[in-house]
Amino acid sequence: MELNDLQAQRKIKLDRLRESGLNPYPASSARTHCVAAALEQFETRAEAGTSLTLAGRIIGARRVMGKIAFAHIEDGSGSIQLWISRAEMGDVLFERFRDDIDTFDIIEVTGVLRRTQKGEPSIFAHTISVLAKTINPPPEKWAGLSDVEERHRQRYLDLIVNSERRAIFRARALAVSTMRRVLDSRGFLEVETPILQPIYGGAAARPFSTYHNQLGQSLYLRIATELYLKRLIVGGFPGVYEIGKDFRNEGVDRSHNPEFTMMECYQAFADYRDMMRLVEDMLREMAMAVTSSTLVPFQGHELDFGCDWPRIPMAEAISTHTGIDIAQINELGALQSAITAANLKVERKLTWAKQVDELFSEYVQPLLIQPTFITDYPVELSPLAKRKPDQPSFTERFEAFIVGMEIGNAFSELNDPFDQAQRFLDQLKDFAAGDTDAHQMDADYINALMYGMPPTGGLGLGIDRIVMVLTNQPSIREVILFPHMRQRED
RNA sequence: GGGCCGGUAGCUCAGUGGUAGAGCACCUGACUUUUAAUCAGAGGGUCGAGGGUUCGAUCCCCUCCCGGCUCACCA
Repeated sequence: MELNDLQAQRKIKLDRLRESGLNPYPASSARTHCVAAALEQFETRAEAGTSLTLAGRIIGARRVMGKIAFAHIEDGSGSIQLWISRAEMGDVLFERFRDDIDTFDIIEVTGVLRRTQKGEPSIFAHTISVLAKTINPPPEKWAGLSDVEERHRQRYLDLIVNSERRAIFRARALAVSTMRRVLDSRGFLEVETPILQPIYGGAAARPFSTYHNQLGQSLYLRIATELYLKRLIVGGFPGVYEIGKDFRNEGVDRSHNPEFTMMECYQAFADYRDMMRLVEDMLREMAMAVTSSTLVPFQGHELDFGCDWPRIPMAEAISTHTGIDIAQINELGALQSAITAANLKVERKLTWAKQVDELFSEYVQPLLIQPTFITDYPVELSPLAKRKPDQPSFTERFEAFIVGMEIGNAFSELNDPFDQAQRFLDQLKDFAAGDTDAHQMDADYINALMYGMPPTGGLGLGIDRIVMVLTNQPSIREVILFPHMRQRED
């Protein structure tokens, strides 16, 4: 292990501690209180003068004078000033603090609570010991660690130094627990389904591949939980959900990480309208839990989760923003002519449905700032959704958008096994034609549908993106503890 | 993948075709109420990597690596 100068300095101190017969990494701590508890009980304990033991990391500067010294320690619950006097501690302990204990070391302090002359609540120590000697030095005192790459690669350091970062991940946990509470209270059963799957499905995406050595079998990391969860609805559970990672072998950017956290839930005897109400209720509760308000600031916008979300059929949204009525123009050539006639600049696609989607992505989606449902997607784009009874080329489906990001996708689940089989066959044709995101045939899923699945509403929500919105973070990497980073050569 | 921007001390950043700079941190010394402690002094560099041009490259050119923004892709 090669050490730089600053690390070597600290190693010398570590060796000195050992030479004094001390263990710089003892097995346990004799802490009696967390800092928050000590501060809560400060006045009564200070008056009584009873001793207590606190432990934590030294943060900020140590202020060491000839016979007195100050520092702050932090333990995850709060921070408190440490106050040391040579007269009180004796030369040995005082000089150990001065010479062998550094900022960022994790230490244990026994003493009494007392205010300084300036009035700051402090622990006036009579003994001090090291719980964990640190080798790496802290970043700059004021600018801290700001390099984005280093913050993500060394998240542990980011969390130590930038306390607001810890608040974001607490908010994330709160958002997820709120989601879980809403689902549990409505009778959904939390389940776990395979991440390693012989056939991937449930979304349009490219998978990661892996291999099981003993079975000699190719496996995929799941891109969605959908098809397994619906098998459980067939199996008789009235409602199920799963919160877990999905994996998609696609580009990485501000709103995409190769692995991301998805919540999917399915409710028997419900449909996509029920799912819309569920989304509205869930996001309202999550916003309240995280921000204590239904009005959430995001990058200069104020998002309103307090009211029902607009429900706009996709055809209407496209018509409004481009003047093109896809309900009337239902053939690729005519659609592309209309696009040209309207002087719209979109990439040409190979099918009518994909051209519609392109038009939507380009001219509608970026405008969907406030929470909005876009409904009734073309059946070709929705191989797992039930057709609209009055409009069979469109489906009972919606996607949920906030600040131009898709945060959710839901539909009335297709339960006609013959229609489903035909949709899979159509997807296979797309795949053969070069659509790398097309679905695979899942014969076992068809077999499950042939045992009968009740009318079912299904929903998927992208948790990372929702957390971005609720915590006002512009990049998905800021809400993922360890976002994917390209490997460094070093 | 394309375009733009960046990578210099542990951290945050300046900088120049001619011996590499600052602040903080660290080290030594002084200091009995600090909280950006103060004062005095010292040390610390593969200037992302490789190649080229040049008498001489951290600087100019080329290639590559890593990141940020953006476009494309990913409905």
